[in-house]
Amino acid sequence: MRWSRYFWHTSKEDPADAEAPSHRLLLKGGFIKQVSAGVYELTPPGVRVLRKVEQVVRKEMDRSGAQEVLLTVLNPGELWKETGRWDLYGRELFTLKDRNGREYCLGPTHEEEITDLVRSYVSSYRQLPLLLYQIQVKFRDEKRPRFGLIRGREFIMKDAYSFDQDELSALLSYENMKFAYERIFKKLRISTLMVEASVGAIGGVSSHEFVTLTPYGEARVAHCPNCGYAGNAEVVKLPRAQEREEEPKPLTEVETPGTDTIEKLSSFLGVSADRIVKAVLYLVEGTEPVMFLIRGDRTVDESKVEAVLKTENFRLAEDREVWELLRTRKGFIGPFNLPPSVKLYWDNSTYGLKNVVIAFNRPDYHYINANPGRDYQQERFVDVCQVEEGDPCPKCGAPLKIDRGLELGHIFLLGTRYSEPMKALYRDPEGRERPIFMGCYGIGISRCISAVVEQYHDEKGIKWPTPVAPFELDLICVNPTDPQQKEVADRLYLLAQQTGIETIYDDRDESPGFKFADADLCGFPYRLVVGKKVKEGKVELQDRHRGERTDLDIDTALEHLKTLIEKDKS
RNA sequence: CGGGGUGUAGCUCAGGUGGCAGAGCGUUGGCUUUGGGAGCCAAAGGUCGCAGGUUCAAGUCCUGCCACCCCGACCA
Repeated sequence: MRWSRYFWHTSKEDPADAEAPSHRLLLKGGFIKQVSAGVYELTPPGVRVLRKVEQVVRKEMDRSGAQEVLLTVLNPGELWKETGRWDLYGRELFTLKDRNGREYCLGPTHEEEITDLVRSYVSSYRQLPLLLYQIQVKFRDEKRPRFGLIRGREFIMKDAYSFDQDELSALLSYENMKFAYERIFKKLRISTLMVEASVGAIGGVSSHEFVTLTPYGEARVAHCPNCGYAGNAEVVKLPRAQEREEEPKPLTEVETPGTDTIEKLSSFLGVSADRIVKAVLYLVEGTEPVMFLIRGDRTVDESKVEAVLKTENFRLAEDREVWELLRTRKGFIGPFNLPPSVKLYWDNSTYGLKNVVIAFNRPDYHYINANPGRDYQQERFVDVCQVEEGDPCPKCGAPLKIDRGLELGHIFLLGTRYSEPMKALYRDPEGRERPIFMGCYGIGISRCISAVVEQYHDEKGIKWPTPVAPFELDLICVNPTDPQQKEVADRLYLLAQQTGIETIYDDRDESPGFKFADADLCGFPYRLVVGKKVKEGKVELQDRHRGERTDLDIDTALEHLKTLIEKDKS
């Protein structure tokens, strides 16, 4: 490709609206162009990268026995009503009507459609197992799109679905996908962690996320440097604390005016936060009050609350509701003299505490030296505590590390969540009708492009790994008005194409510095500079990853380069 | 959905107290230059986010709306 004729436009200025390195560099490097919030166009070089990522994924999916389909973007509303998700999915669903008033949505994921497809052809155990996938654009009306391709409202995803007779067989499909995913991320050169993930309200059997560690991720990932365990922070179990050895002191009421936060209370009384018991009041379905007691230095993880309450329909009580229910204010809520309607849960962190500070629903007062058994009864211990750095690993007990992670892949054993309501049934060998056991497996393709850039860049630009680079080689002619340089560069360009090296030939009438800067920004793994040294029969090879420059003989340069590229791709 | 910020040339931005719409980069034409985003000369390029209001006069002040970015909440 001759750059002078190629639709590729980089920018000298940093884009104003981009924070994350991947967002900034993809915009500046002219790979993507924003259309609206979370909606991006890909330019020709952007598409080249996308296709390469897709090809890696496609190859590994095919290898693991999956068959490619192409489902539709436009999904009829009826299918979504069959599973109840038309309403459950909420405002994240882009919906529209056709001229006759029929309802559709733009597919945010395709369980309904794939289940509909499979149920119309599969009716016997002889047709199972089955593994189908597609690479398709998805639409989600995200509350907050951000960081370029990292979280878009329109994005490309690979989604696969497995169909099995029973859970055991489905587990094999699941393991098969797990291995495929490990191969895929290895080939994309993205380092990922496989973490245990939430099975969510649907009640799946097993779920894992493949995350890459970056500050621009949305997930908190807990991982153990000692044993290698990794989990999404919201699923990492925290056990009960050690019982403290202390003599109980007499219970005392103390006036604590205006101490409506743990910090204020802690400094007012001169008591550390881990000796305070904090009460948090939630309303389930907007009406049922539920109180969680947790140690003062910890915070409630609402994903864990969701798991305890088995619903996502809950929220913190408002000031007015706290007053109406308990005749107190926030900061002075406690587990004493509660109306019978209030359900009480104790977080594991409150186990074994002695001589604690705790509120008793009287504004501006706290108890000090309260003790379990004597002053309050603890029943119903649960784990709703947000995991923090240093908490014990659930596998080996060593201190955990916490980092932010970007979810690139998610594999999920669904069970019969879709097959049952949608009547995707098959007959087993005994002739009984049974629901198909399903799994689903996603990879955010667009997001992977960002993840690669996050992992491979410097202050000058992107450093594409060869397997996903838009071009493997950037051929630069320093001075095209020098006939000898031009002749050598033209010849090398033709030869590179014959050798099967994906080459962009920077034949633009620009200054050398301009071309070098673009080369750094656009991130080609290799650059061949045709300049002054042609007089000595040499061209210069520059390696973007290692930063090395080597002079090569004109005649053997491409052979040498071909070897390097093949090595990178293997 | 709550909080904060921004909106002026293709891009990055400047335009106290209201008074002729600006710069750098990019673009076009010309000359020079050729190993790290070149130099000189000339030119084109604007619904100052949109609508309304105050005023002799609004990019600037007021009201409403919209878009985009960031933080939080949310997140198969």
